[in-house]
Amino acid sequence: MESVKINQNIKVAVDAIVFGYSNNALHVLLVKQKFGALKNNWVLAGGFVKDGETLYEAINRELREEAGIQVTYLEQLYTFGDDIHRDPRGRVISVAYFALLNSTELKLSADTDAKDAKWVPLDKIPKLGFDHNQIIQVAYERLKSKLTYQPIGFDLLPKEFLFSDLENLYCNILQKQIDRRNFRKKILSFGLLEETEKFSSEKTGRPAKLFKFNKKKYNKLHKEGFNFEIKFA
Amino acid sequence: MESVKINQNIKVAVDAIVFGYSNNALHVLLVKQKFGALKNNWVLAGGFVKDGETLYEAINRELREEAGIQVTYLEQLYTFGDDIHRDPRGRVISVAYFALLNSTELKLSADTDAKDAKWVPLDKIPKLGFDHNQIIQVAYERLKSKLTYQPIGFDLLPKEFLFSDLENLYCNILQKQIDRRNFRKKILSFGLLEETEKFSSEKTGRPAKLFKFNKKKYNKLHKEGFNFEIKFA
DNA sequence: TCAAAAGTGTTGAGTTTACACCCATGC
DNA sequence: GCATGGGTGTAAACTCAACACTTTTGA
Repeated sequence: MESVKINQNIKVAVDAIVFGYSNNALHVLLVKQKFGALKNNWVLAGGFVKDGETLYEAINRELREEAGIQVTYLEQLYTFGDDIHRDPRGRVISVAYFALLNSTELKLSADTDAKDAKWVPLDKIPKLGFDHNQIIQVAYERLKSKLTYQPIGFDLLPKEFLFSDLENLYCNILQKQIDRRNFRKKILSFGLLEETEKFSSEKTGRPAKLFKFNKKKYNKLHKEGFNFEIKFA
Repeated sequence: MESVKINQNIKVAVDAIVFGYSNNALHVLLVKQKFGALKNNWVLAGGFVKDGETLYEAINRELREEAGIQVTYLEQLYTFGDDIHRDPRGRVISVAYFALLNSTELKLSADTDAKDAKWVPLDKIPKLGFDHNQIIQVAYERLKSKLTYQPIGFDLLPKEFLFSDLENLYCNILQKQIDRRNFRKKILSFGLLEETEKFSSEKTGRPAKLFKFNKKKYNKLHKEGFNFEIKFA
């Protein structure tokens, strides 16, 4: 490919903030920086984009290489490039991605690029390298607002889940109290959940039905103008 | 500044899609490309980011240089970097910005970078260079959805405007019919418009009150959790 | 006096909120 | 039989949708 004949010395990176939900708490994927000035600092998964690679390919490669995961939801979040000194290595802009991981997949196989990778509860995130704490903040705001108008909560739960898990997820992430009856009524009114024949009896008390989210049906309805929307008192 | 020691040959550009509203129609700012392979093609205002410049500074500079305008609303839209060949000059990613311009400011002083600049009604946009038609599409979707949950319509109107202008703007941009009475009731119920003592009698028929949008009050309410939201039948 | 746009209320339907008791299981 | 979480209905308040006539001006 012909090279652009301008003098520009800006590098392009991608970073992913991956949310996972386990033990009734929202977690963020962190990796340990293996090289460079911030070696051994905890940061978000990410790295430089290769010349022949799309941004989308780059972020998926980094997730694979640094944590061995394949996320269930991925969208571009924001491009951070207004702090010229955000990266000590020089001028780097970062295209940040917002990702969710199904909680049945919360295992890691860290190897290639990062010395280590781990899930950290959102309220226990240490001071990270670069501007990654700020990126997490932006991503968390996005998560909260999306939860109310897009059915992304299901991307954080196992394929089959309890109603109480869903309810807990909303309570926890939005930090609000929810009326159990109204919440259930509202969610069920969409007709997007399917009861399974299975029950969970892992907890004490009355066994609970397991539900599945019908994503195909949602996609179909969404094309026809349906909007998933949940409000709270 | 120390240069990053990786081999990457990707350039970073910013592009702005600026919407303006005049003569009851939504317009987009286009400029004529002055240099390069796409010379004389119409494109969005934009260009390469300079090394010592933030993205925000870059986009403002381009708007000033290419069209001599200062927009009333500006936010990052999306970063286009998934088509490796989107720019014939080589690998370029573009951080696109979404901008609105108050319709009293719809004059242009094109000079420095672009041979020409003009406002084109959205439904008469020609085939543009790069992937700019696609960027406009994404921006238009953003505009439509933001109109329903953020008071950005006012950024497209003069400081003092008629209720019918506002109504028309919503009808036109969203391509929906609106019940005048319900619309007025809803907007007034927010308590964010102030009547002025002035009347417009530029049209035939009964003179109409001029209104002002109280942005300070909106910002205050918004911080307290208020949400501007308009739905249509 | 006519044409053109501005201004204005009410009613029924639907949605949202608030709220408390019984059920099924394991120990 | 008791502790634990699961499951359920109703009434009042509010919001939304539908709908048409009167007012003011200029020509």
